[in-house]
Amino acid sequence: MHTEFQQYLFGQTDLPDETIRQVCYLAKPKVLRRNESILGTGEICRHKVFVMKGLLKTYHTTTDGHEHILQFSPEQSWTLDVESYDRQVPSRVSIAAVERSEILCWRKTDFDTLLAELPALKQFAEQLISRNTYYSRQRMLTMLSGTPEERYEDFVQRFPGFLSRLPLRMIAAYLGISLKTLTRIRHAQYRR
Amino acid sequence: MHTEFQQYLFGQTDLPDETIRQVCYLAKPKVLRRNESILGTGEICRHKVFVMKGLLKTYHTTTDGHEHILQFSPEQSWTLDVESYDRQVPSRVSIAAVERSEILCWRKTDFDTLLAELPALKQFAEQLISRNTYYSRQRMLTMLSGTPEERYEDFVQRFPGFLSRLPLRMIAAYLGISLKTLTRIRHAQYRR
DNA sequence: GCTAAACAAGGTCATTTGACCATACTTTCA
DNA sequence: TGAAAGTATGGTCAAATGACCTTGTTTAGC
Repeated sequence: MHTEFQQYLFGQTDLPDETIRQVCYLAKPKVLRRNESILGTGEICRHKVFVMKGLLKTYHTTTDGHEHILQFSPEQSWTLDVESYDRQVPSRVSIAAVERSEILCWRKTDFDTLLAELPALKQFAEQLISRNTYYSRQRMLTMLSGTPEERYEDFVQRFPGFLSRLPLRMIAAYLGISLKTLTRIRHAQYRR
Repeated sequence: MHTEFQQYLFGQTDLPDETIRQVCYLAKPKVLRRNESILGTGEICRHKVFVMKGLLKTYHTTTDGHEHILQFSPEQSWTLDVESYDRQVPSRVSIAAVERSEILCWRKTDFDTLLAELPALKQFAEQLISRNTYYSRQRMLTMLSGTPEERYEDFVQRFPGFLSRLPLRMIAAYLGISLKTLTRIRHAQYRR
């Protein structure tokens, strides 16, 4: 059961099989339809989520209806709203499936127990946090210094697989540009 | 000695006096002149830094000479290039003093030892990482969804003290807008 | 398989933004 | 104190960008 996750942990950590089974045991699988939400603005993020198949987005919708995307979470990655999860306060972002997805959920209390009991898991979690920090910084730098075209190029290079799975308007919402600007960039590149 | 730092730890953590002294013991104080650098692009970040007095900036300069600021670090805060420090690889950013500053430096090996020996310190460090993550997300969201004026307003509200200590061009470099745009915003607000 | 919704792309136009230049003022430090 | 560097502001202009609308195409889900 949860083969994708077991393989993931096996490949990424040194955890013994027995421990991996222990982690799996507390996970609840769930299937999400396209556009189905797992966390809405104002709700409290009560679960840690691992994506086995599919693609999720973490986003925020402004009062005038514009959507802005903070993160895409493809298969073999984790997602949650950190602030809401850690402090159990209402979330300012939403999380939903971009396409049909299969996920695993852990209740916070359960996962906290696992982290406390399994130093190797804790260490792995810290690694993930670090990587996340590095990428956030890099993305901020790109936002500050790159033109829309450079940001798009960076996105394509960094996430080659996403281009074909995401509607362009979501890529625009991730890059912080309008759909119009994105199509202009693509048109200009096509002509080269 | 290092009174500012002792008071900081005393106020922010439950560490006993003896432990605080232990942490202080390994710190090397340093005075930075205005514009003096403590980390240049390509160098390896070998120290963890606490700012007792003054103000530092973490920034990147693009090939065409534009400066982009990732972070300001005022008194009572920490600074380093995470990626370079953690993995001891060349840094892609620089850190320098905006104004005359007094800092404390710990060698990475020394601080790692402290973290390993003092669970309470480790826990505090994790708290700082969390806060940093929350703010990064928030800032990214503001970058994605806010107009330059909204970003400026947000900055002023969040860091009221910085306005008078920083040249406007650095604020522009932090907000990702040109100095021209920033002065336009301020001019418009002044007329209201 | 069909229908309704979602989507990409193009046109037009007003607005925003940045690049470049000049100027006046302020700060630094020798 | 005085020269030099740094700084804020303004003018002008071209380019980039977004808002709004239309059209043709694709996709999802019954």
